[in-house]
Amino acid sequence: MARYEHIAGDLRDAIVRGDYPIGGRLPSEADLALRYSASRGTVRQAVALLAAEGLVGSRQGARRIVLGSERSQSFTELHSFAQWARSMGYRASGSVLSSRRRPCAPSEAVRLSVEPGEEVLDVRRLRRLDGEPVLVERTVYAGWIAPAVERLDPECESVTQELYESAGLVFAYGEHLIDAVAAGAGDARLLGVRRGSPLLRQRRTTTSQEGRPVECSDDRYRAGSVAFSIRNSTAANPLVRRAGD
Amino acid sequence: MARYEHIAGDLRDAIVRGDYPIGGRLPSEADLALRYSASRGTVRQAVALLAAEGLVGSRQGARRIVLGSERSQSFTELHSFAQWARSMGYRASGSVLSSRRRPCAPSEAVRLSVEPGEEVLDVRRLRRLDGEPVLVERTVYAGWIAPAVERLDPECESVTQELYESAGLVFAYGEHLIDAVAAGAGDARLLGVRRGSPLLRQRRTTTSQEGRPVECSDDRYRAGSVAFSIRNSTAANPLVRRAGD
DNA sequence: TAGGCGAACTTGTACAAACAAGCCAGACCA
DNA sequence: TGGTCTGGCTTGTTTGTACAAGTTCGCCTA
Repeated sequence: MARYEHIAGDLRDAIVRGDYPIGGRLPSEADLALRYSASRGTVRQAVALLAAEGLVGSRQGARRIVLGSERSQSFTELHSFAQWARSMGYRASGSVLSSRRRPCAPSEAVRLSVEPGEEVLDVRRLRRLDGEPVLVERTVYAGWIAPAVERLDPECESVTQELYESAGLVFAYGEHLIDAVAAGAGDARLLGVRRGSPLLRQRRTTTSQEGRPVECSDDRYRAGSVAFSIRNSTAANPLVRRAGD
Repeated sequence: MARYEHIAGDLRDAIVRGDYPIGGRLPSEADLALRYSASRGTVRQAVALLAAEGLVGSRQGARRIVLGSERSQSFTELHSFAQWARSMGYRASGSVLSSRRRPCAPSEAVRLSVEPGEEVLDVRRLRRLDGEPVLVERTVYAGWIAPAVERLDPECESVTQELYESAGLVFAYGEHLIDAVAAGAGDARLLGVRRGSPLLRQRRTTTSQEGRPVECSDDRYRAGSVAFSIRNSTAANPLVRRAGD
């Protein structure tokens, strides 16, 4: 582990433990540099990490402030339902409803950056949390990864992890669009809610390490089962509002 | 403007213009350093900015990849409905439905870090986009900012901007929780939708530059009017999934 | 032709130094 | 007492250097 990651981890633990209370001040960079026998640059990398997590804020001239103490989870947990569920202490399960190859639609071609009409794999899954159905997932995979996806167990718990182990595929970048929609007849039956009741929708496109689009997905969560959380600041502002379609 | 911000802006423009196509490679750090007559450290700060915006991705040993070309808006646009609307070319309006002081509930006391029972200001607003009602906003302000809020015009377009101009208040940090809920009778009437129809809910707590909580709010958007967008990566992962209440 | 190997390239990490810019508190003055 | 002002503290920006670690691609060999 890198030196600055170690320092960041140490500070994060101290914040979570309450050594540096919310609203309080962090030690100065010079102070931390001395304490860890590191250069100021390395310390700055460490606190930049905490700032990106939204744990601390800073202004030129003033000492850094502790903003929160909740640790945000890893990238994987946003993309992998199963791995997120496990880290939260839930038991995740799921099953494939349908899986078929078909030529891709123009809108999908753009998102997966393939030629329109090129063959893609369309998979529908129902996901459960502690046995309760909470998520209907419709994923379109690019043709080149389709064989690996078709080889997966239909009851496979974590698609992300299986694809890593079987094909060496690592999800590295994602784009997400979050809004609310009414449940259609099909979604409603699967999730056990009334037709027209609210669902939280996450549309995402995922990209491999090489910047190659792998999948785009339309996930619909039963209301109340899942929420998305974010911390932002004038410095780091990843989440933006968008007009509806 | 800082040198690295200038370089980042230049590269961002080039990406948006298509000089560096999506999926393509950025020039190497050494190359950029030479081109801009800056040190490699400065160039690294510039590309780190673009990476934080989700525009480029990087792996050790390989050249940086262009992931997207959409420019993400400023922090303010996530907190200020009016300023976001204006930047998107919409005309925002709004009106105060009610405004009253009351002792705060225990849950609010925690979020605003004040004593339970301390007086807060509870404001309900209806917001419109091009005349169409799209958002019901219920905001609880901390006692110390209440007088400035009460002095605002009820038809005030941008609360954020007015509070900056009248009280010098700058929103600097925010925490957001996004999920879907069904419209209650009141929300439904105000937004012109049927009771029980889906709404996108954004609960947020905003903090001043000093790390002092200013307001917490429960905003409900009519489905289809607004979506939230985010780009993330293994390196920068601000958005996390959370279990429902 | 297919595979392995290695050299050149590229990004990641770490240190040191210097100055700029903004904040804060204590000292000072009216 | 109240306001101002200054000096020290703290973060922001920039440059330079060095080595580590991973990728890429051409070359060579079997």
